[in-house]
Amino acid sequence: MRKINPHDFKVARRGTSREINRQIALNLIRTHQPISRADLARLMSVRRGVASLLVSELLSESLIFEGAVGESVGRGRRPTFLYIDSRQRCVVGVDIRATRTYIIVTDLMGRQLGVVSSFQTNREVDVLIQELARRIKQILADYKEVGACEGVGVAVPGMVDPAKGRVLHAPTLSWRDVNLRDPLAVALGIPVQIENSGKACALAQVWATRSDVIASGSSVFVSVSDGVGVGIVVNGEVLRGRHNTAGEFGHVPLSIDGPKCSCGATGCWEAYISNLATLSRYFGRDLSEPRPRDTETASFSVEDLIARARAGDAKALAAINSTARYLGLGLASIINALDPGRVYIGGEITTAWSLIEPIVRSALRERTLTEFGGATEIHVVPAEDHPRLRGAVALVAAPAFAAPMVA
Amino acid sequence: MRKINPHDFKVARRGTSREINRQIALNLIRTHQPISRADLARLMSVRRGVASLLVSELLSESLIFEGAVGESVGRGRRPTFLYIDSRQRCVVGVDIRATRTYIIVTDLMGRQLGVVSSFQTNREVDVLIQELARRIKQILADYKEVGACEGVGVAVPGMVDPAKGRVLHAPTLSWRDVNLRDPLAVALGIPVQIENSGKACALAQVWATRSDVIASGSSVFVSVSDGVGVGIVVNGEVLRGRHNTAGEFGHVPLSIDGPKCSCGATGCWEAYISNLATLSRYFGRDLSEPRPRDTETASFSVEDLIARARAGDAKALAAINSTARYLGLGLASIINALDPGRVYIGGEITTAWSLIEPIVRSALRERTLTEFGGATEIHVVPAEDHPRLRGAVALVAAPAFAAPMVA
DNA sequence: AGTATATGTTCCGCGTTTAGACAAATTCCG
DNA sequence: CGGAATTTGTCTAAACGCGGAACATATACT
Repeated sequence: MRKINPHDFKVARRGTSREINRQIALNLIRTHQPISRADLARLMSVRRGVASLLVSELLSESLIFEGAVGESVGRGRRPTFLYIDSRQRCVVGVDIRATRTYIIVTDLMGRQLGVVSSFQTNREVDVLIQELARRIKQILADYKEVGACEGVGVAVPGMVDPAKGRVLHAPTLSWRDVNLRDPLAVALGIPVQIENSGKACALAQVWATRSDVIASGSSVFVSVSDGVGVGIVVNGEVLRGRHNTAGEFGHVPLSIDGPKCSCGATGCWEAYISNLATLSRYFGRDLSEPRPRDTETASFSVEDLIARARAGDAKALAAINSTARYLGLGLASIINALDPGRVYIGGEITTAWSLIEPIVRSALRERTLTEFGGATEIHVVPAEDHPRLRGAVALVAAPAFAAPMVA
Repeated sequence: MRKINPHDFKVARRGTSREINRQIALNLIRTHQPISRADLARLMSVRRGVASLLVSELLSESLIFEGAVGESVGRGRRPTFLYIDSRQRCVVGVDIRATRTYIIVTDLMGRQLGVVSSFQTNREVDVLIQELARRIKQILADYKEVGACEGVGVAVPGMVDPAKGRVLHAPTLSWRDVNLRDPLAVALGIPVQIENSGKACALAQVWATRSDVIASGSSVFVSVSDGVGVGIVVNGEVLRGRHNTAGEFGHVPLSIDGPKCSCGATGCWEAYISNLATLSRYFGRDLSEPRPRDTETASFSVEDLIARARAGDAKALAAINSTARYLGLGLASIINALDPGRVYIGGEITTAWSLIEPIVRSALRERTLTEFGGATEIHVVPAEDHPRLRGAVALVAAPAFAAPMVA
């Protein structure tokens, strides 16, 4: 039961029905391709005539194309299959992280073209923008066969105002109120969209075409790395919040008297489960203190820690198990607060999922209010899926498929 | 940017535009009444002809009625004013709480008719249903002038499945998987809707016609009494969650090593700020322990504590200030997690708002991630507004005004 | 070759918005 | 007092899009 906002509504015009059905048709082609006009009509419960008209409109806009006629199952005329038209178009996704920046090229369906490339992140914004522009141009020139680039999506680890194209605050990059979108768009001559990386990850799951991704209700994406990013999806839409900061479950406390967090508060979930927290636990000291780290700790990653744990290092295993327990306790907060249909987890720690899952589960059950909550589906998203990059791509590729604003 | 769910969408039919515009018109009449057809057309940016047709449909359904012609401002024909038709119809709202149960009668706009009555809650479900039915019948018979009752809405302090009409778990009433709706509907011969009381409070704010209620973005209602109930509103819709348990911020921890909570876990927000927690702090012992309380503590309420604090009792003030601080720390979690446009707070503790606001604010700022977050609007909803009862009423009165499901 | 069946197109009916004309009602002003 | 200006509300025709059915096309089975 949704209330119509009496100060911001959209009246249905003469073309509104068409607009709605057009988008539905486009989405069904996206998720069911290859598909015939007749099947589309059946899926939509409309007459073939209506489906045909919608299809011809989409064809004339080059959003879809007619492929070869398919094999008929029984007797009767063979169907002509329809596909999303991703020929000669591509999208670039960029993931800016504290240490390295990654670039991917995909088609409009989000299918990867070529390889993921990366380079060291320069924290000087202007320098980074120029280097990004140079590399993206280079990639597009090298792979001419991928066609024209429709746009560039950028995931940023920090607070972002996508409407204004500004990074409001990115602690790990020491950026504050930086216009990232417009200079990059000017340098490239291509439209650019930016978004917070936690929300981008959530976006990637929403818009994924894989069948194992839930399509209804709410879901949550938890990304554990240097920090903890959370993206919340409600009714097929990423929750943005009044100031674009919704989803900061990383700074909801486990214990307000707990360890110091980079945000200035104490006992945040992030201070228990971030990679730095896990490593600190292993080395038995507070690595968040701003002092020169010795070479061992500086180059030692969570993946290394997990390798040691798998090799039998009891101290490493203890550190990881501790993180697992806190991970579960924090997930319980999310589940109690939002009761999502599913939780996705990404980040380096998930490479140890087979080791830690029982501990995460039991910690989760310890604090969830109901049995249902404790049994909430948890899906691990491996790093190879590049959720941040795919989310960045969705920033550009998804709007064409979005539901029209109505009522 | 909302994704269309390819497994559960609604195609636009021939009458869909009309349905949308009809609901918009109805809502505008609700919020702007008295209003003329011409003004309605202007608000909707449609021709007067369309507005007239929509109005005549609403008139024929008796959802609105034509009042007296209004005074014309300048020259020209005088407008005929339109009103929501709430003549000879009423709605009953019921608020079941651990100790007492309250009943209100309102019109379709949620305007109170008569007085709020109450009686002691009998935890035996069958007995309570019979007594409720008897009292509601009595009230409707006594106030014949209020007209026919369109339905009964019930707010329950616990986990509710509104679709099935069942109370899944209500700890304070010791109910588990109880069918509350159907027996009450049968006993009354009137449709009944039930809902969790935290969500009902949120519903009351969404559907309030008062102009100071925000209509866009998300908001959160926090109700502090025996327990802590939270209702989350996103895009004009109450967040329900996969198992109808979304909004349990009361069981998100402040400190996992904190005091024992009634839910079985430790350190929940509720264990710090519920009325029982505040009183326990004052009396210096754990009142949650299931032992016979002495007469003083049994009859002593948070209101009494606030009275003592205002009278200069330093211990009482300290207890309240402590609760205020924890209230602010917990609100920070909600704001970090959801970044709502506004937070509403209800419950007995709010009668001391003038005392505690600075403390709540500073605790809030202490843990919010951004300045914006720390400055989030907080609105106190006084007990006289009966948010739970008004939410219960909205369960019945609001569906007629809800946005149609589209796309 | 004829029949059955499925796909895709075309045409008309009907509901809804869009645009504009018109009557009714009321005030302003000479 | 009467006409002009203005506003409200209704009505009609046109444009647009869904709903339904007929029709042409294409294929397999008998």
